[in-house]
Amino acid sequence: MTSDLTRPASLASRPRRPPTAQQFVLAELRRAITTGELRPGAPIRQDALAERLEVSRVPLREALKILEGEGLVVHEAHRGYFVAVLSMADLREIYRIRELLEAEAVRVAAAHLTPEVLAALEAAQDEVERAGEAGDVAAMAAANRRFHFLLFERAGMPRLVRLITTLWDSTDAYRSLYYGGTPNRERVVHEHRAVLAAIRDGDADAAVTWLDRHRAHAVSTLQDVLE
Amino acid sequence: MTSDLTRPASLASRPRRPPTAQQFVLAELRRAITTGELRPGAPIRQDALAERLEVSRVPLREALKILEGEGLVVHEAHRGYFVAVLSMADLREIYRIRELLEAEAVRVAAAHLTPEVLAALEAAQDEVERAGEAGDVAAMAAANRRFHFLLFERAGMPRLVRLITTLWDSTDAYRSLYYGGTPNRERVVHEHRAVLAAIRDGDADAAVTWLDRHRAHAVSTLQDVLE
DNA sequence: TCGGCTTATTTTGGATCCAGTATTGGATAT
DNA sequence: ATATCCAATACTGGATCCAAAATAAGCCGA
Repeated sequence: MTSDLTRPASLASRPRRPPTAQQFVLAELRRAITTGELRPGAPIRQDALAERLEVSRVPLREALKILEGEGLVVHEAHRGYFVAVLSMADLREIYRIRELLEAEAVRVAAAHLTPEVLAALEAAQDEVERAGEAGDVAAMAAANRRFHFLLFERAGMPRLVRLITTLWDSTDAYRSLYYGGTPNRERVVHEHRAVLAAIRDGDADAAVTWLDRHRAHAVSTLQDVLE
Repeated sequence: MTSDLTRPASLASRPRRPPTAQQFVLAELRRAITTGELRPGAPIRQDALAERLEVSRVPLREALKILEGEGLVVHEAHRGYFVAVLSMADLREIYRIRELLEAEAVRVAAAHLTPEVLAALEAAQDEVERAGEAGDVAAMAAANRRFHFLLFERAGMPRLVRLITTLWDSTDAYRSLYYGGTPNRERVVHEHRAVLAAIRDGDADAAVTWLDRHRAHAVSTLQDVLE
């Protein structure tokens, strides 16, 4: 290898503009949908969006196809794309599938656990708690995600992690409702600590049970909010 | 509505040309990949393929994005699409995820079973056996798929079924290796009968156990063939 | 005033065209 | 002969342009 002297030194300092327009659009759209900036059911006007993002409709449409595969948007021929709307039955199904897949991920991960990962998990949990106390909902959600996926990724099953990621994304717009109330935030902290303790003890079953409870609370809160 | 007199009468007789080019391309590509006509690892030259299918590259690229989401093809920026190559570890992971998801589907489906569905299952099984005896591998694979999905779909969990479908598709190119040998074909028939009997008895656990065994045999055969 | 039909507008789906990147083949130097 | 650099080529990613479908607006008649 002749090294990268030919490349501009400024490259490293560039603020991570993705190499293709469609990746940029994809990230932007995903953010807008999971944060609720684009509301469930809202039609997606390609022309307007493409203009706003300063790209043509081609990369936009390819990004939308990816999101359709992930269930974040739905498509009707000759009518266009819409942000996906989830019924309570849909949410329940998604959480049930998560239950199945995450149990596997955690069991496998627990078998390969190293002290470093445990430390990382504890650090993530600290962040969750700090953000919770500060009342920063967005930061708390982000730290929460890091906590769970640190664990999932230890399973060494990339497809499994991808499926779980997709399921999380597809309900993100709804989950933000959950983190609103303070009692729920406290419960999250408590449940995370229980999961962490179980993992530390090498008790995968207990960890799975706590995660199931964690999810069940989220579902029942969503039910209350949506009905 | 004033009826469709404006439309050509020949439409009904046309052999199901999908309403959009991209759906047509999608179906065609999926077929080519799952049958092994496009071999794992093969690069997908957009220009050539688009010309052969008599469409432009735009709908082709959108179809490829869908297939990428399903794991049938992989994409590298500025290098293009390639038919996905699965290692033994990949296959094992896919079959493990199938185990988790299909167990759920079968358990839920078993709870809602009706005599009509049972009859349909038996009919599908008859087809499997007939095709098996005739040595028609393609017909047997198709009937096999009908058999399993008749069951899965009874669960009334559309997302779950979609995930399972994707997982089946992603290994179809490899599975055809499995159906090659006669002893395997006989084993498939035997295992299906056991599943059917368990379902008939309302014994979901037994059905799940037999399906797991069914899959495990497929995996070990694949391992033998691939190594 | 209201319902149904026709026409205009909007919006998507698809085709063509252009620009930028990776690959390939060849020429040169060691 | 082999490795390296450079130019030509092939192919992808993206932009613009056109066609077809759906929606909205206007018109006519009852």
